[in-house]
Amino acid sequence: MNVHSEDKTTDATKRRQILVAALTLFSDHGFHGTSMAKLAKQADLPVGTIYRHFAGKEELIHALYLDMKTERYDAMLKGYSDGLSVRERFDLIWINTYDYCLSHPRQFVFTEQYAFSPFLKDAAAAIHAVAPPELAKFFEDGYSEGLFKPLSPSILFALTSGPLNALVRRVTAGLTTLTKHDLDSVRSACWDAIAL
Amino acid sequence: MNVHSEDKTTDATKRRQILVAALTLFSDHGFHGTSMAKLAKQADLPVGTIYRHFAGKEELIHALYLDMKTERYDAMLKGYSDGLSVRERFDLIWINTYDYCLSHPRQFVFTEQYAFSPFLKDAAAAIHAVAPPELAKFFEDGYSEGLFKPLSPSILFALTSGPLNALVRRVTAGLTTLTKHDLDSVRSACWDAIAL
Amino acid sequence: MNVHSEDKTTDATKRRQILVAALTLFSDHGFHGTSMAKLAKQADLPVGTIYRHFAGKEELIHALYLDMKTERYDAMLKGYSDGLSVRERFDLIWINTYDYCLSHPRQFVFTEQYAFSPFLKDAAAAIHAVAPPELAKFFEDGYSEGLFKPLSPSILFALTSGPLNALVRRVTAGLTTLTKHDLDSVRSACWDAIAL
Amino acid sequence: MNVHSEDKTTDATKRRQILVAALTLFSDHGFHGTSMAKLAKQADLPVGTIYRHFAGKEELIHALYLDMKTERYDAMLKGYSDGLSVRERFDLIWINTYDYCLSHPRQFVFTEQYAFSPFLKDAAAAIHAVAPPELAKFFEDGYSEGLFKPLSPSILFALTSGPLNALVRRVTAGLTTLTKHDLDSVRSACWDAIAL
DNA sequence: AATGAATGAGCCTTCATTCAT
DNA sequence: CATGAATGAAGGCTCATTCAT
Repeated sequence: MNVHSEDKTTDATKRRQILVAALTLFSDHGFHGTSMAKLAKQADLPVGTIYRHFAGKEELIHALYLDMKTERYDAMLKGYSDGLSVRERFDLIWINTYDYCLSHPRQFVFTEQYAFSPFLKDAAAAIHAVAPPELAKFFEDGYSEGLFKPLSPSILFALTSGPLNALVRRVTAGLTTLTKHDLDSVRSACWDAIAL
Repeated sequence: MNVHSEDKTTDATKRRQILVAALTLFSDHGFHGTSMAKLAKQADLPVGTIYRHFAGKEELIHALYLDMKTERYDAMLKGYSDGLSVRERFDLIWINTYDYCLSHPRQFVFTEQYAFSPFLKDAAAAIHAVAPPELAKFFEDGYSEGLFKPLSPSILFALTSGPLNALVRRVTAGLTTLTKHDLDSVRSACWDAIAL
Repeated sequence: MNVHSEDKTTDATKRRQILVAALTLFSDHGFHGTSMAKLAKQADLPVGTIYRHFAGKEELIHALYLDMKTERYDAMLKGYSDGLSVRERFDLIWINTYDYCLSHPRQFVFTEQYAFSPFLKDAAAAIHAVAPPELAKFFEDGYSEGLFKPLSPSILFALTSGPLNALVRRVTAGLTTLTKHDLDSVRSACWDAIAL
Repeated sequence: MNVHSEDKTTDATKRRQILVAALTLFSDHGFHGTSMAKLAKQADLPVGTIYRHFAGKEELIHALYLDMKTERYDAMLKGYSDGLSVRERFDLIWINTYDYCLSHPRQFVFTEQYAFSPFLKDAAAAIHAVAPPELAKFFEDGYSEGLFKPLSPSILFALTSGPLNALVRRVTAGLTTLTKHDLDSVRSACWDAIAL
């Protein structure tokens, strides 16, 4: 529309190019196996430009993480509605998450790499993506309807995300294959773990 | 015992010194944040000596991983006996693993770092520590006694190791605290997940 | 000419600085006796810069060889003209080559070092400087005028370059001294070798 | 025969093993491409042993050179007799040398490598193998019979060894092939070069 | 603002030589 | 005398970041 909007679009586009390139290279070769030069090449952008969008490599990693977390939350809640029953919402979230992880292995790998990298120790990393309110609502409803075990949300969360994570790792690595039926059983088992 | 036994141990001792130093530095600073020079210093050994024990940095990492996996299996099965009931063995293994992870955070962190490092892609890394026979026996007994859901051992394993792993991460990071009672509940919830 | 011409030369200048330094150090201390660090120092350039101009030490060596070969061909043909008689051209080339080798001992030494280094085994080294057309013409004319023995050009070439090379080695090493008259005799003897 | 002779034999054998291994590795990989460890392995001898026979790598190289030079002189004069005519002796020496070089490419390559290595600059290298008296006699007879051009022996030598050397290089490298007839022509051409 | 050449500390690894056994 | 593990300086090369243009 005007001069400024053009620039803004370009800038956002470049930022995205960089993040996309970063995800590809980081998940394939690790943080240290990816030089800023290769990153720039993959993003088809001059090196200097990266530094106009991110203070440095480390900040880029943190930014990518934030991005991935947001994307994951979005995927997780696709089709979510407070109107659904707690069990229905559980299934929805579980399936969404599983599907997302399997169809976005790079995102999954990067997130796990990040989780145990020394980067996380940095105070800067404290900038977490805020957990979505829908999730809070889900737990609240579960407790108030007397469906959940008397354990904290974070523990209940661990009881379902844990197996999911473990399975995604195995399936992605080709160590295990899950039939549609297996998947239902596993999801149901996860429910068993958190349900009274 | 004799004059020679001292000499014999020297080599194994150095190897151990190196692995201990590696675990410390890798878990604190990551693989790439740890130079061979720093490693040597930490192990109080000249750089060249490391190369007499390991072909290179990469091989050292693989060797350490194998070591950690073995140590973990050992810890996991401390006090194990086929004479115990399936449920008793489940509790034993679960608690052993949890305790080991919490009391050996470096081992835990290193193992996770390794799992998602690009190193794992190497065919060489396929050399895995063999899963212990006790674990196989445990699953067999569980199936034959009709206690487990009709899912493969690797899936059942994921259903308990997953939450455990997730919780260790949170507790180690100081994000969650578990009371003794919580822990019992979680373990019980894991049983619920795999039990019919 | 203009402001930019200065800039344009910078790159070529640096490349030259590096090659000059390389020739000096290689001919004095050999390929392996010359570290990239020393090379950089001699060229008065930071190490990293060398790698912007050459992929690595090996490539630098090949590049230098190509350079030397070209320079040598140029020197060889200084004053060459198809109008000269075959014998005149023979003398011209012979003297040019001899003078060049004696006045450029580093080039001579480097070329010989290169010829027997394991580097030459690399397929990459097959990229040779093309032999100049003047040389081909010279042999053609010699044959068609019935002046040369019925041997292939490469053999005839060996019959004159061989003694020349051997003498340069000796003279450079100070083992032999050649008077102006000796030189004429030797050149004439070389002619005898190839002439019918 | 006795205790000492055994040792002597063993020692000489080991020395030979080392020199043979050195020739193989040096000619294939160069001086610097050959570590003392690889050398020891190739010689099937412990590293330490090499140092009992040679003061260090450099001395080993010089020693090998001396060895090669002696071997070459021996080959050169095989079948030599003062009774032969000057021309017959010329042919004998020429053919002997050519055959030796072609059938002993490693020796040839090593000698050339050595000739231009910075090692030669060392005062220690001044230890040359003495030129054989037969060669001196050959030149004397040639001069006194009025067969040779009035040039110093070293120059005459260069006039025949030069082409020979150049041809061996080409033939060994597979760049040129010489028929039996070519060879005769070349030898004859070399004679032309030195003869009045 | 945009570019990408320049920088030099730092990395992993090798190796000639020694010397305790 | 024989051995080969030990040593650590030195080597080739990479790369995050800067800054002149």
